[in-house]
Amino acid sequence: MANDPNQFQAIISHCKEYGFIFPSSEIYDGLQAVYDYGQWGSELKKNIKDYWWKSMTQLQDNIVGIDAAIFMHPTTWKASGHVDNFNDPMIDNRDSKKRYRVDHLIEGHAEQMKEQGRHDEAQALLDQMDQLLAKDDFEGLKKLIIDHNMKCVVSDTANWTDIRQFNLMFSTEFGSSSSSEEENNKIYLRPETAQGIFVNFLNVQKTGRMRIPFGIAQIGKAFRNEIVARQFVFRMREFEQMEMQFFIRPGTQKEWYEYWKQERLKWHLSLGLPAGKYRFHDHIKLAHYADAACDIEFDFPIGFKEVEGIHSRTDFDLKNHQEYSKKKQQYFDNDIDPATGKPYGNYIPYVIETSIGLDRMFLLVISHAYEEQDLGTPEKPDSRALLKLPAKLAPIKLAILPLLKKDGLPEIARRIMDDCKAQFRCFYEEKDAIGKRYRRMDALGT
RNA sequence: GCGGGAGUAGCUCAUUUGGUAGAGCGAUAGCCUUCCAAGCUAUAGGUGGCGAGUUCGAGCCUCGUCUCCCGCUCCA
Repeated sequence: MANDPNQFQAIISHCKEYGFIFPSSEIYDGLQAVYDYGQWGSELKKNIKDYWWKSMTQLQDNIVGIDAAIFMHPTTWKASGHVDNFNDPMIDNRDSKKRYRVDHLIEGHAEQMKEQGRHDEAQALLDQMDQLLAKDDFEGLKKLIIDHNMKCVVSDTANWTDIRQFNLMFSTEFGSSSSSEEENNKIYLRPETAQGIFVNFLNVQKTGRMRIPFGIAQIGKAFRNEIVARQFVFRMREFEQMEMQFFIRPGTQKEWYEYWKQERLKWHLSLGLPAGKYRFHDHIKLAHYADAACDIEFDFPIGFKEVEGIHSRTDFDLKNHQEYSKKKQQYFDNDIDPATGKPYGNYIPYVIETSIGLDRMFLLVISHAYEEQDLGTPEKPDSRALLKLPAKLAPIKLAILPLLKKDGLPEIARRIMDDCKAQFRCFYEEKDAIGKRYRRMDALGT
């Protein structure tokens, strides 16, 4: 199925035709990379959420859930590194139309210099770049590029545009006063849900009397102003994450990282999804906060793509929040350290993160469930599309379809409907031929 | 953001060089029918993505704009 654009298109059409997903504000031509979940999509999405929430909180002895606000104190994003790392200065080559991240371009040039044995010059260049980047001195950076005659690898020219800043975080005004001090009012929509957990680490730990190792789970929206957002709900500007931060004793991160890798894969397989369509992708280049990271990838119709990430985040986040907030983020561990015979004492916990994209999981479920059947005979061609959803996730659990609209059948059917509808989602329909109604239900994955 | 392609009823498409839009399926109401679509009758639904220009007249020509798809780029 991998890399089948037609299949992917068919799934998108099916999602729209049967009320799963619509483009946002479609009557106004839609909004790029924003989608609305329709009557059945919202049910399916909720079922995925509930299934995750239950298995990550209720069925765990030591994990609790929270629901943090989308707005957070601006300093949060300085501490997390997002203000510095989510802003990538970019430059375009006018001839090849190729776009580069400025730091990548300069680093590449420095590599070349090193290959030519000019190690000192290369190091000087990188030092210069770091200084300019720290000051957001775009003119200086461009001058650096021009002075070193850096060329585009495609066009082999140095015909560069000005450097532009792309900020991947959305911002808005906080408070209603739209006055001169607007910089102070600037507030970001969270680009990840994780920080809501970190800033509440001690609140939850103390009020819940949690003992390490323990986890905090959360489901919520996050926002990223992607330069290019495409591929349906796979990369959206507004998306929903389901994640869990697991707080552990420093030094135990390797084993917990492996533990959660396996646990999370098991969760996917528990839905009856085939192991053959999953694989781990270990990160070689690590993000600024991690000492180990991998993706759980699934074989989507557009190829193997990340659906979930497992990251060993070390104490990066809590340590930074401690530094920026001046509030100690440490935990006193009463367990005895066999090496010393004394308690482990105070430390800032390490963190293993499991973070799954809800919308991606939705796409995963529906693209795996989608099937086209050819029911044609030599006399008449016929085909249909249906969803083979895991029963736990199906938006409709039961359809009640009286064979006739008379002879008292609707009355009986209505009674059955009334008996069942409090227990689970049912669907009642009495019009059209029975076969047609069956097909409609198959298309919805009932 | 760049390059290429596309945008006509809910869906799939037609309308041969510019003369004020049609079909099938679907939908709705009714009839028929006691288990797997398309039997009958009737009805609704389009300022041809949106905006401007050329023209006596534009779905069809020109420009702009929005959205989607593919490639590049980007992607904690």
